[in-house]
Amino acid sequence: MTVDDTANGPSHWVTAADVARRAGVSRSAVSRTFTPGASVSQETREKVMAAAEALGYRVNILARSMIQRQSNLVGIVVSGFASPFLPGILAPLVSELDRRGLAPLLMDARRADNVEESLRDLLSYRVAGAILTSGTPPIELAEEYSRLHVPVVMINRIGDFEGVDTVGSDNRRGGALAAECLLASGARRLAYVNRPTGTHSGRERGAGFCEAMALVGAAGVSFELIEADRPDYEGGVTAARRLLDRPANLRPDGVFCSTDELAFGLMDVARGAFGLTVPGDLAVVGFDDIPMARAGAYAMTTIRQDTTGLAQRAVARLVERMEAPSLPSRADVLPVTLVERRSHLLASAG
Amino acid sequence: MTVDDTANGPSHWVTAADVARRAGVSRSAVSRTFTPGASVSQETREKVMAAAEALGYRVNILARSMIQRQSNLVGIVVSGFASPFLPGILAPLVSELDRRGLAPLLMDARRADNVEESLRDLLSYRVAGAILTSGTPPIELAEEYSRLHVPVVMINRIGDFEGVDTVGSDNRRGGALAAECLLASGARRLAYVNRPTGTHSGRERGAGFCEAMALVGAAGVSFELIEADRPDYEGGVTAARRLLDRPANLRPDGVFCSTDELAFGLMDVARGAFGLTVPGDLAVVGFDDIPMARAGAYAMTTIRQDTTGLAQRAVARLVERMEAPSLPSRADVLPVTLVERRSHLLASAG
DNA sequence: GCCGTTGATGCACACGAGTGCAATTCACCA
DNA sequence: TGGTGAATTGCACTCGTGTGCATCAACGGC
Repeated sequence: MTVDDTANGPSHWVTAADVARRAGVSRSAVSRTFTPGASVSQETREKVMAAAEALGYRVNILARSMIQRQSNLVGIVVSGFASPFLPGILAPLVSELDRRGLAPLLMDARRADNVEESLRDLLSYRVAGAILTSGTPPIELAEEYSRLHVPVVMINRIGDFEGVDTVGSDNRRGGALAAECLLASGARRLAYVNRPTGTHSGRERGAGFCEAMALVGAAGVSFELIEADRPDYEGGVTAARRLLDRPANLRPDGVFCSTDELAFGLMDVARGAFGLTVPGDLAVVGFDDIPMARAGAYAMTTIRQDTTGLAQRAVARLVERMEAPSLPSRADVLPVTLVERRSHLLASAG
Repeated sequence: MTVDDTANGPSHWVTAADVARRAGVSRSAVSRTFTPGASVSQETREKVMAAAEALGYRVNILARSMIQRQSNLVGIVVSGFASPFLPGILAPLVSELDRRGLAPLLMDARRADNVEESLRDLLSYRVAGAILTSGTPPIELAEEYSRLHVPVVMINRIGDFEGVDTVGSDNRRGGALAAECLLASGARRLAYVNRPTGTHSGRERGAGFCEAMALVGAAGVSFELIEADRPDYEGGVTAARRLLDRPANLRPDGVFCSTDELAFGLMDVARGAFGLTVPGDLAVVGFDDIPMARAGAYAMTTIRQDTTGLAQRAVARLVERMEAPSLPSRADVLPVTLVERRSHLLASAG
């Protein structure tokens, strides 16, 4: 019953040959038993399964990948885990990959320009594809991936690369929804707090915001754009100081933040340091709808991204391209929705 | 200059043989060039490197793993990405693994009892080890890992498995610190809000809390333990209702929550639904010190876990056991620290 | 009873790399 | 000049698996 035929050798991995020996069949039969669609008689299959069970045999996926020249490893490149938005996208991503028999190899590109190194490392693992949630690959690397038929999908990033698919939220529309919401609340002195390191999504959100503001064209509307010095809560804090430390009649009364996290910082400072009420004196709209956005302290009105949809679409595109590598690039844009809680309300509203 | 010798074949991966051909050396020479410590002349190395560079050669790590019978894949098993504490541990984990040339294979065990399946799957990848941030393996699987010399390290979990290392925070001490802090603030009617699905860490925190409370032994101190119905913000919300919906003189004035997230929910309800001030009427202490704990809205006094330390220690233990598989199990306990912000203060304090 | 067809099985090769061993080169010293 | 040693190099084997091809048995139709 014991598996330790070799006593205490350095490695006890059970191979297909071991199973074959025990089942009294050829190694090929074992291989075929574990290969869906191969030709094996019911009798052999049962013998093999019994032996495999008894020995605790598991197919060596690495060896299989070698012979099939196709691994089921998929690289996931993130840059830091600081963003609270990341887990929301990671969870469905992993589960979707798992559903398709793919395994996520996690890579952290600390700095945005380090994506290059991560992507290069991934090639050593002969990944079946790569999903980028951050950063954009340098063009020659994108070409190398394309030449090697290793599909790349970028989430919420834009880069016009041949053969690289993009899946993202409708950032423009999100910005527009935010503008409409704030204007409807009666806000007239609007501001947009963007993240630093000009991200594409950040710019798009701002553009959508401005555009909608102009379209609605309410009289006496002013607009101001500022860029936070950090992409996180602290960035919202300092942005708030810059935005609110001025005479009351010059202060914005409606602020759209590029991120819920920025909005948290801004709201806290508005309330704490400046004694404003939010909602009430100041209307705030965020972006992402991370879990904390529904916390009572913030009751954040925000633009929700369909993280599950993004992940599913990304994996779908990846798999499609694995099967047909020379597909033209596609850029999917998924709808966003306005989640109205309370932070967008103004006391003076009509 | 083009790599496409075979025009548009299905696969363009460059192999060591290609490099050897181009450099005019044997395949062994190529292999040795990329194997640290192997014997290659400077001249050959340069020829190989030049050819490799020109062709864009990358060692196939999967093939290398096969021949060396030792992969550098390490399984990381999490259960869901819901906990905001997770990113804090994931980030240093990935970076520490990377530093040692190991690559993280991410597995999501949605339900706690699904860890078994994840661990079993990992064996197919011949992982060099596994790190569990959640759930405990069934005993026979732990034995299988041990027999195969695949080290397993559990973070913040306890299970007395032969050959399985454990790295965790000093939860007892954390609970004690919380109790001391609340008592020092003048709280006398204490409560502990635990997570559901009795986790080891949750029980330990409660035990440490009680123990310290008894040791300090202030007169007229009462204690109450309740279990949230969910481990997240919403769990804190419902726990707060159960705890506070009673005559004022029976309400706790100092609450310790097993998690910052629970504490957020509790604070919001205390303020919103019951009109209490926190700090002021109610003192609250959390656990973890996740990024949002420092938000102005909460200014959460909390017990900080050394996530970086946990990750580094976990990887260190993993690597040690990779080199010496039959080491006795070790259980590391890392210190926690009290981070005093404002949520623990009471207006009535002396 | 013979032959063609179908299905199962095993042999042998391949995937891409590391490495022991023997052969070769080269320098250096006596 | 011959011998000794070290340093390099290439051959060939190996890791664990998938799979084309040939073989073989069984079976059914004539």
